[in-house]
Amino acid sequence: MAAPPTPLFVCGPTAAGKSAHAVALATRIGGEVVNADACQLYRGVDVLTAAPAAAERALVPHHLFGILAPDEPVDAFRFRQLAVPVLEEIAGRGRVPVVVGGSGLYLKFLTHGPSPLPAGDPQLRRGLDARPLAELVAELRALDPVEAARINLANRRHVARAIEICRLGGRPASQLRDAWLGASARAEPRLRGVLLCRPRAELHRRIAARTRAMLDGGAIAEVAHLPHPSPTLARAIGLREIRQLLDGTLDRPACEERINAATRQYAKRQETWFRREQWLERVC
RNA sequence: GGCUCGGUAGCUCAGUUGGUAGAGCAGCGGAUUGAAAAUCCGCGUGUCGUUGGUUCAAAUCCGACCCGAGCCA
Repeated sequence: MAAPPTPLFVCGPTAAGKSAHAVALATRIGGEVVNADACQLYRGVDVLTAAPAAAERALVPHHLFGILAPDEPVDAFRFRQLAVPVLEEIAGRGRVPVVVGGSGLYLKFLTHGPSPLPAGDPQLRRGLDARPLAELVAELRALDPVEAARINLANRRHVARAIEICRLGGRPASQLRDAWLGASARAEPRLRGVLLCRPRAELHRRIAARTRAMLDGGAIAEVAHLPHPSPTLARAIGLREIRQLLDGTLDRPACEERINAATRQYAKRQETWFRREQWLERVC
C-alpha cells in the first residue's frame, strides 16, 4: 500500500528565490517541482508571472505550470483538485513532490484540505457586486448575525462570500464554517516545508531587478497578445500597468514603479501570511 | 548682477486674519478556506531651508543668508 504523498513545501514572498531553491532541492532529493502559484498556472504569461524559465524546467520535471488557458477560471478549490492527482502520481513513482508557490490560500487548501462550503457562483457574485456594501451588510446580518459579528464588514469580498455561503449552503455560514474548523483542528496534518526569508531591503532590490527584466524580457508583448483573462489572471500584478503603458496613459518609468510598489505590497502580505505557519522551517 | 516665484513627511503638495502641522501616494504592522498576484483593517514616520528679530506665542510677520526654477540684464 503506497504511503500518502508527503510533499515538501517551498514557500516565501515573491522574488525570494523560491523557483531556484525548489529546483536545487528537487535535484538533491530526487523530487519533482509542483506549482502552487495562482498566476503561473496560466499559459502565455511566463514572463509576466516570473514562471521558471525553460532552462530551469529542463533540470527537473515541473508540473502545473502553464496548464490553463488564459480565460479559464480557477480558485483555491480547483487548484487542489488539479494538484492532488499530480502529487499522488509523483509519489506513486517513488519521487518527492516539491510544492513551490506563494499563493497562501492555495497552499492552505493543499495542507489543510478543502472546506465543505459551497463553491462560488459567478452569477450570484455579479449580482452581489452590483449592490452597495451597506445593503450587503444588512442582508448578512439578517441571514447570519454570528458570521456578521465575526468578519470584517468593511471587506465587501468577505461579506459577499458569507452571503453566498448562506444562500447556497442552505444554512448560516457560521455553522458551516464551525463544523469544518472543528474537523480540521482534529486532523493535525504532518507537514514539512521551508519558508524562504530575506531582509526587506534585499527583497525590494530583487523585486526592482525582476520588474525591469520582465519589462525588458517580453512581458509587454505577452500582455499585448493576451485574450480575455480569467478573473484571477486579470488581477495579476503588472497586467493593468502594462496595459496602461500600451495605451499611453502611463510612461515607462511610472509603469515600472507602479509594478514595483504593487509587488512590494504583495510580498509583504505574503510574509504576513506565512509568518504564522509555524510548521515551516525558516531558511534565510 | 536685479526682479519674481518656490523651499513643510521618503515623493507630490495643503496649511484659511500668528496658537509648535495634515492629505494622497510610498512605507510599516495585521486579517484572510472556492476571485487570494484578490479584498480589507490599523499606524504619521516632521530641526516647517538656515539664521537673527517682533511677539506671551512664528510654518505663518520683518531682515539677512543658502538652494532651485523663471524673467530682465
